[in-house]
Amino acid sequence: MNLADSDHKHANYDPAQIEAKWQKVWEEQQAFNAVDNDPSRPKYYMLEMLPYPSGTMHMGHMRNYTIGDAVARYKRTRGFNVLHPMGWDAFGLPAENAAIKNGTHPREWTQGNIAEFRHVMRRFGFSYDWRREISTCEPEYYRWNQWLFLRMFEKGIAFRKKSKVNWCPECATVLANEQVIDGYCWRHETTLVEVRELEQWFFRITQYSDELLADMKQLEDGWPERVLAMQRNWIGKSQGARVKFGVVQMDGVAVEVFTTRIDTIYGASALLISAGHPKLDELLTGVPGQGALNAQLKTMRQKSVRAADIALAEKEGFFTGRFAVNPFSGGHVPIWVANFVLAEYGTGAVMCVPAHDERDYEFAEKYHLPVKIVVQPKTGVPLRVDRMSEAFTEYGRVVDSGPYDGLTTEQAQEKMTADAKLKGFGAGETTYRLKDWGVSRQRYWGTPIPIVYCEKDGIVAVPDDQLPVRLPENVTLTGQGQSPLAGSPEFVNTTCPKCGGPARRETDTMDTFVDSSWYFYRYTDPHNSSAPFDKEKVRYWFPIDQYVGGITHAILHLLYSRFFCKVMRDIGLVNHNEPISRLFTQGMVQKGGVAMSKSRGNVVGAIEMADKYGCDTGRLYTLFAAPPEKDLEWSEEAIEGSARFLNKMYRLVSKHAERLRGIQTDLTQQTDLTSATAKEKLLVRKVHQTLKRITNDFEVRWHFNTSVSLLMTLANEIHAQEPLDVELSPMILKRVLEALVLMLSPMAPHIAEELWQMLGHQTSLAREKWPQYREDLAREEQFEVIIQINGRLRGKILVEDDLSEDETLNRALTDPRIAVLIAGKQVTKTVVVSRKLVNIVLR
RNA sequence: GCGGAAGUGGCGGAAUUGGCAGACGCGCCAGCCUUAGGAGCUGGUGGCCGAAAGGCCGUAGGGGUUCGAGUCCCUUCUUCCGCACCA
Repeated sequence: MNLADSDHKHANYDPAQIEAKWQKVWEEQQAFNAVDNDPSRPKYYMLEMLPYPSGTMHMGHMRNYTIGDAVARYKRTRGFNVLHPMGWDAFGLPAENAAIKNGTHPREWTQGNIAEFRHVMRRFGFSYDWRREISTCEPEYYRWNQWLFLRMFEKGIAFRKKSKVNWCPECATVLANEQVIDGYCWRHETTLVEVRELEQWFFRITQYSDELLADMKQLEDGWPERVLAMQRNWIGKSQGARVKFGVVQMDGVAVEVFTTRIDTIYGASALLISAGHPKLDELLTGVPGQGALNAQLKTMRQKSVRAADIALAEKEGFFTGRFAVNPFSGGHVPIWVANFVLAEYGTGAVMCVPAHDERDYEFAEKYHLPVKIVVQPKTGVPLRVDRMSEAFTEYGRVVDSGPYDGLTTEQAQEKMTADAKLKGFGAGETTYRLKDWGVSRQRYWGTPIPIVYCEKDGIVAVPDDQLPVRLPENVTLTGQGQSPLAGSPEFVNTTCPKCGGPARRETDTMDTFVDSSWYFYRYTDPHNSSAPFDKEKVRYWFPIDQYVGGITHAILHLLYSRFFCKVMRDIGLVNHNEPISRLFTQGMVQKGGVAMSKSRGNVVGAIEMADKYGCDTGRLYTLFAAPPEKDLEWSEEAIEGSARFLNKMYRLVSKHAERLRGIQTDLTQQTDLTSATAKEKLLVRKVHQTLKRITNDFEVRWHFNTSVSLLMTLANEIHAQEPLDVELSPMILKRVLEALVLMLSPMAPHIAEELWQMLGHQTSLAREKWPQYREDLAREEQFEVIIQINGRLRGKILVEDDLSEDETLNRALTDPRIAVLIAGKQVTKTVVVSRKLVNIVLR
C-alpha cells in the first residue's frame, strides 16, 4: 500500500454512499415541495412528460428527467417557487397483454412497474414534489376523466356515432390508428386490418380546428417550429368550394366536387370520382358494358389499402360511360373513376384540370384527355398547350373562362364562388384533415365511459354523485371478442338513473390519451375529492412554463392537450387558451446508432449505470455528450470522462476543505480586489466569466453540454494554480470553490451537496442561491490583440484595457515581427477592433 | 412533391454579436508515479511541407458580399425526421 501522499487522509469519492445520504436528507427536509399561492416568489412550473411505466428504465428514459431536473434545480436557486411533479400514465394495452400472457392482473402488473419506476427516479435524486404524484389508473384520478367526459357530453363535445374503425380479425378488437402499421396489425404483422362500421364515442375536436390553428401564433416563440409545422399539417386546413356537376340523362342526379381552384373550372376536361363513391353504383346502372365496368371497379377496390402503396401506385382509371355538366360553361365532360381520388377527403370527387394540376396532368397524359389552359402567368412567356411539359399550378390571370377572363386567380375564386352560391350549384367551403377523435376502446384497462343505456330513456349520463364508475376487478381477459367489460354481468347490469328501470352500462373504455390530456392540471391539486382541481390553484400555477418531452408526442398528446384546455376553458374551469408556454423536445439516446429499446437489446439500464458510476456521473454525461435537442450516442468509453471529472472535483475540494471549513464567506458581499495577488484576481475573474456563460446557458441557450465543459475548464484552471495555499487567501479560495460547487449543483446535485457540506456548510444546497455575477470582477485587465495582415494571422500583442484604437494600431505597426512584414509595402487600409484585433491591408 | 432540421478532426462536440476554427471530453502518442492499474499527474494530438522557425491548405461542393465568413447572400449536393395523389 502506498497511499502515503497527502490524499490518503481523505476518503475517495464514493457515489453510492453520498447519493443515498443526500436523497435521505432531501426527503426528510421535504426539500422540493412546491408551495401553492406563495406571494413572496415568482412561480415556475417545470414539467416532464409522464412515463408509461413498463419494463425496466434505461438511460433513454432518463435524459428527459435529467434535463428537467437540472432546470428545476437551477430555477430554485434563482428564487422561483418551482412546481416539479411526476406521475404515471398507468392505463394501457400492454398491461392487458401482460395479463393475458402471464395471468397477472393488469393492476398488479402496473403497480409493480410503477414501484420500479419510482424506485429508479428516487435513485437518481430527481427533485420532484412527491406529495403530488398521480397515477391515472386510480379511481381518484379517472373519476375526473369521467366527470370531464360528462361535461363534454352535456355540451355535445362528446357524442356517439357510427363510424369506420380499424378492426383486427386476429385480435377480434378495434385498434387505435397508431396501432395500425401500414395497414397491418401491430401484433399480427401479416394480418390486414379491416374497416368496420361500429357505434363509437367521439370528441368533437373539429369544432376547435380553427382555434387550434390560429392559437399557434401564441406558441411561435416557445415551441419548436417543427412541432407547430406538424400540427398545422395534421389539422390540414384547406379553403375552397363545393361545386355540383349535373349528370347527363340523369335528371336530379348531381356529383359534387371539392376544389381549392375553382378559378380553373373552365379547364376541366373530366370529372373524377373515387371507387368508393356512394353514387357510383347508380351512375353505372344502365350504361352499355356495365358488367365489364363493374369488374374493373371490383379490381380497383381490391387493391392494397396501405398508405405507402397508394402513394406510389400508378394512376389508373376508367370511363364510366356517363357525362357531367360543367355548371359554369355548360360543357359536357366524361365521368371517370380514378384510383387516386380519396373517398374520405372532400366530397370523394374532383374535377380534372390537367393544365393546372400535376396529378390531373399525369392522368390526362396517360388517358389522352384534352388539356386546356385557363390560367396564364402574370409575367413572362404565355403558356401554350403544345409546349407544355408539366402543369402550371401557380396563381395568375384567368383566360378562356367566359365572363371571368382577365381576373386574377384570387378575384376569379371570389367571384366564381359567389356566383355558384347565387345560382345554387355551389358554395365556399373550408375542409380539414383533422377528424373527430374516436375515444372508444374495446378494452379493459382504461377509464370506463360513464354512460348507461336504458330501453326507455336511451343514452343516459351517469350522475356526478355516482362517480367514479369503477372498473370491476374480476374480469376474464382473453384478448378475444368484444370489450372485456361486457363479460362482467355485475358491471353491465345496472339501473337507469332516470327511470330506475333495468339498464346496461357502456362497456367500452376511454382512449388513454384522454388521461394524459389534462393530467398536468391535476398536479396543482392532486388530492381534491370534490373537483378535478381548484381553479385558483390552476390560476396560480398555469400556464406550464416549460414542458420537456420526446418529439414522438408532437401531434397526438400535445394537440389533444391543447384541445382539452380549450374545452375546459369553455366549461369555465380554466381561464387561459393554451396550457403550455414553452415546449422543448429532447433528442433520443442511442446505442449503436439506434434508439435504445428492449426489443433491440441495446439498453443501458439506469440502475446498472448508477451502480457502476453513480447517478451524478450518468446525469452529467447525459448533459455533456450532446446538446439536449440532438440525439445522443451512449458511449461506455466517453462516460469515463464525466466520472473522472467528478473524481477530480472531489479531490480538488476535499484536499483543501479542512482548512477552509471555518472561514466565513458570503458570495454576494462586496469584494475589494485592489490589493489582491495576481493568482487571486485570475481565479475570481475565471469564476465570474464562467458564471456569466453558464447562467446564459440555463436562461437562454439551453446548451448544458457547454455548461459542463465550462465547469471542467474552470476546475482545470483552479487546479493549474496549485499550490493553492500560496499567494491565495483562504477566503478567496473558498469562495472560488463554493462558486464551482454551486454551478455544478443543478447537474450533479449529490456530489455538490457533499462538497458544500465539506466546505463547512450546515444547510442543504437545495435552498442556496445562485452566485451573483459581477461584470467588474469578470473583466480582463489585459487583452490579447491579434494582428492580421490581409486577413491572415501574423502576430499577437498584449494591450491594456483602456488603450485607444490609435495607440493599438501604433503598437501593432511597431511590433518587430509585423514591422518586418510590412517594410517596403504600402498600407492601404487598417481596421482596428478595440481589445480584439488589428487588420493591416497591404497592396 | 411539401414541410422541418442538419452537414466542422479518428469520435461526441465548441466557436453566444461577422473577428485567433477545433474549447471541453473520448480515443491515441510520449513521459512521470506505481509491485500493479479500468487510479493519478505532465506534455502532445486537423492535414501537408519543414530539423526548427515558420509556411501552405482546411468547417459538404461551387460562387458572392466584406479589411475579415463555419457564421451573411446565391447555388448545387448529401443525410435525417415528419406529412404525403388532401384536389
